[in-house]
Amino acid sequence: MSAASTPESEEPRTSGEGRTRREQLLAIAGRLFAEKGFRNTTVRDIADAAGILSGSLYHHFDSKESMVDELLVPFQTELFAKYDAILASEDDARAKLEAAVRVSFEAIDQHPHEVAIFQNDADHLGSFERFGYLAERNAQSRQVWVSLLEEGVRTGVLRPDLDVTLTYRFIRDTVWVAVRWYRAGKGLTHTDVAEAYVRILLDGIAA
Amino acid sequence: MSAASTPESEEPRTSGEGRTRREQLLAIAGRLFAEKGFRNTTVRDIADAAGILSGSLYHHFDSKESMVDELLVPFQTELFAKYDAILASEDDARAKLEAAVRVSFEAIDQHPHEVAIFQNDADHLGSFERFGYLAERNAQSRQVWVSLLEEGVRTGVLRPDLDVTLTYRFIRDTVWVAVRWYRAGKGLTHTDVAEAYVRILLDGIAA
DNA sequence: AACCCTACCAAGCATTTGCTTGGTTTCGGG
DNA sequence: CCCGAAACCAAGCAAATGCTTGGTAGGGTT
Repeated sequence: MSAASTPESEEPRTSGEGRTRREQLLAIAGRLFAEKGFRNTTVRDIADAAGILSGSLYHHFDSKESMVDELLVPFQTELFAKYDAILASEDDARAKLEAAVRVSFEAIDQHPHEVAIFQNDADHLGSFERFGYLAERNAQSRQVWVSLLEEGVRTGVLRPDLDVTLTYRFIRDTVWVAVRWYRAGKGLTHTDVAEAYVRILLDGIAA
Repeated sequence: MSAASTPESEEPRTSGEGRTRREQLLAIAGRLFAEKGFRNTTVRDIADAAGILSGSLYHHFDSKESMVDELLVPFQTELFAKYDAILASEDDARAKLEAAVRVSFEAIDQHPHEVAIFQNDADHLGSFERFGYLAERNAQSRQVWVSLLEEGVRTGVLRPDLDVTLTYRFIRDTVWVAVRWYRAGKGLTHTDVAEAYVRILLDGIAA
């Protein structure tokens, strides 16, 4: 069944399906949440995929909600740290915008399940107190993009007549919704996609 | 079962919450499906919103699935008729592209619930035989955009080095995902949004 | 008055859901 | 050989879910 117990060391392997049984189960849950949505994934689905009974999951986790929580929080912490680094950099607005796009597609590449869960279930989860931070992160994300766009307009890098709010929505939507079709290791890499997107965004598709 | 036998008078009112009780209930169901997703909307939710008991819904409809079906089919029939008209027109590729974008945002304006349901639940519903037509419509939609883009490249209206498949995804995603934030009667009209989007898409946001 | 027809209620059934409880297996360290 | 911790099973409970069944209220037609 398991094949987990490594006699030596117990060193963290950081990659793949996770090193502890707990992390394996979390990875499985994340995949299912991303595929079928949080509410449409039952604890029995998760247990079946892991080859155990549903009750056994509660040896590892308090609740189904704890599982999403543990998936989303570290992911967002990591992502927003990168955004902050970009905002604090010395590059011009255009370079920062490109960097933010790149970082986002990188997140889709490396944490597709977390991104998908946030995209599909944030609204629903946000209605519970426990997940109030989701709305905050949303506002924070808006802040990142809007400030970058405003800086771009101010410094003359972007069109002066740009509707910043509308443009923000277009960027946000197009970037994150890519999680629906992008698959790591198939076809274009995330840097390819980011590059192509930045090109369209900045210069359009017209001849 | 069928109804429809209105001898005289009882003219269709076409607008608002629907003229027959049946249409009212369908509108309520559509709103809830769009807000919470198909699977996460219970027949009791719908009945509560309509002020009746859940069992009473089955006087009007065979099943919950029949309700989505009746919402999606007419909507898609109408939408694709418009796409076909655009494809058959004599305009150049750029004008056709703009028209297709406009028609799409118009659909979001006039049938937001149907669009949202299709966006959020098509994957899940598509796994049932009954909703096989959803995948067909998806392919058909792809055909529309890809052929327009290819025509644009061929006739020199669009950049010759354009990745048509990637661009199709960007357009599709950005257009339809707008259903998440666009609200009819609030702020920009759907024509405003379509215009702004076409501008970004064709010419970019750079100065 | 007799009749339908539409719209609904009241009650419930079988299944699914998240989660609980108490017990069992496995395995390395002492 | 015993121990303890981690991982799991077996069984079930209360609530929610889609749907069924048999009945009723009210209006219009004849």
